[in-house]
Amino acid sequence: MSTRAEQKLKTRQNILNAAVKVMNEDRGLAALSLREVAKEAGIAPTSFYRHFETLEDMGLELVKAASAALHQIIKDARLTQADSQQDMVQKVVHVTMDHFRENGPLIRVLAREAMGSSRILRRAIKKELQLIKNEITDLIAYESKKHQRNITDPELVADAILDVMFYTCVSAINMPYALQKDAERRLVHHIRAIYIGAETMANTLHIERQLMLS
Amino acid sequence: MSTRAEQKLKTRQNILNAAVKVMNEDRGLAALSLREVAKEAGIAPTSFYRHFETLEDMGLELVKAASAALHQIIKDARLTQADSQQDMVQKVVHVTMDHFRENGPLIRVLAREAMGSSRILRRAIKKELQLIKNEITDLIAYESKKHQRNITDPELVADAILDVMFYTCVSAINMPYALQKDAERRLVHHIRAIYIGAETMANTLHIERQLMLS
DNA sequence: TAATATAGCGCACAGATGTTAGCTAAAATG
DNA sequence: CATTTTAGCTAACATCTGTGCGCTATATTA
Repeated sequence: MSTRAEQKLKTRQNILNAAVKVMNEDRGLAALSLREVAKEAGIAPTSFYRHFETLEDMGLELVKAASAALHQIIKDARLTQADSQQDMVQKVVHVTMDHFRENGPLIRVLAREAMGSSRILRRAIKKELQLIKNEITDLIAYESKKHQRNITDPELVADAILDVMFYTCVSAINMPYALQKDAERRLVHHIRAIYIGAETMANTLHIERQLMLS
Repeated sequence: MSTRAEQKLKTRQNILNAAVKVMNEDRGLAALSLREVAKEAGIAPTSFYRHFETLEDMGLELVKAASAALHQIIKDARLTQADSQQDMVQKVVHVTMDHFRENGPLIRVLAREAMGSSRILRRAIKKELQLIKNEITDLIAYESKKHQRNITDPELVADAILDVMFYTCVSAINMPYALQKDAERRLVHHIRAIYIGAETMANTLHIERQLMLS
């Protein structure tokens, strides 16, 4: 029974939680103080080094955690089904915003550091978001085939949707409830526009090709 | 002849330039040191106070400058005309990315601080972007009327376009040229999708209304 | 020309920061 | 049970931070 490793994991998690907490009180990773994180985590400043080599190192761990949360969202989105009340887009958006609210602090860190100070972190985040994009691409391709809709370039659609969902949701989690609902409504509209636009473009292209052949 | 006021304005500008320079070497405003800015501007640390009360105060000035750059972009977009080589969207996107490249450092600061540490700055930036959005809304309404296209809700379209242009351009200005061109291509596609999507939705709604009335 | 205002400077202080070195209790290991 | 490993601590350092105080040169003003 490794009481020791257990405890180590626990304080490690304490450090990560502390960092997220402090960073959500208006700080980027670069403006973070090792001492403050340590204090918040309830350990001595020097003990931090028993777990991470540097703050940036710890930041990478946070990115990993946030990324896991995003992957979970997609997992849930896959299970989503349209019903009589709401169509697919509405439901997926709703599910997503719920997740964002739930993991708000963590994802906010991701969003902040995506344009933040550390080149290494930016790279890491970009890489993670690329993975997410691939998953969304698959999802869109699968769904559009399933419903026999014509999306010629699901990757472009996925790209657009990821961008817009990510930034809208991140900025929405600071808002009061009413404004959040409004953001959600606009987000649904936006995504639908992307979707329909891509489809219409695909069809137009299709018709153009037919005309050229005839 | 106010040699004095002139000089003051000059060092003030030096400070702002210094701040932008330092911030583009991987720092948020919060991670900025007054002393370093002063050194970069070529003045003593304490002289900073002759121009700004605090770093945040200076940040607000930077936001103002960046905002002016954005307004200039829209002014140029208004003058843009489609030609035989490129359609309107392509040209506007191109013009915009040029501007972003030109004012890259300044706009990057805006983008970073939009999710940055200072609540006051975030507010200010949000407000400026709102003004930009209004201008885009007008532009779209005007253009769609001029070309007799059917956009029921230009504000929603403007909203979507601003978001996607802003974040795409900001992330693009770090990229090598080839990738920038790719980003530009995707951006054009994305905006076109939004546009066509909104139009298609408007027409569908129109048809639905007609059906309901008949 | 005499008086005033001010942009700039150096000095100094108190506090915060990252990091090293060395100690200790207690868990893990043999 | 004896030994080793290690997560945690305190003390201490050199460095950097914002900022207050008082001086000076010089442009402006009366």
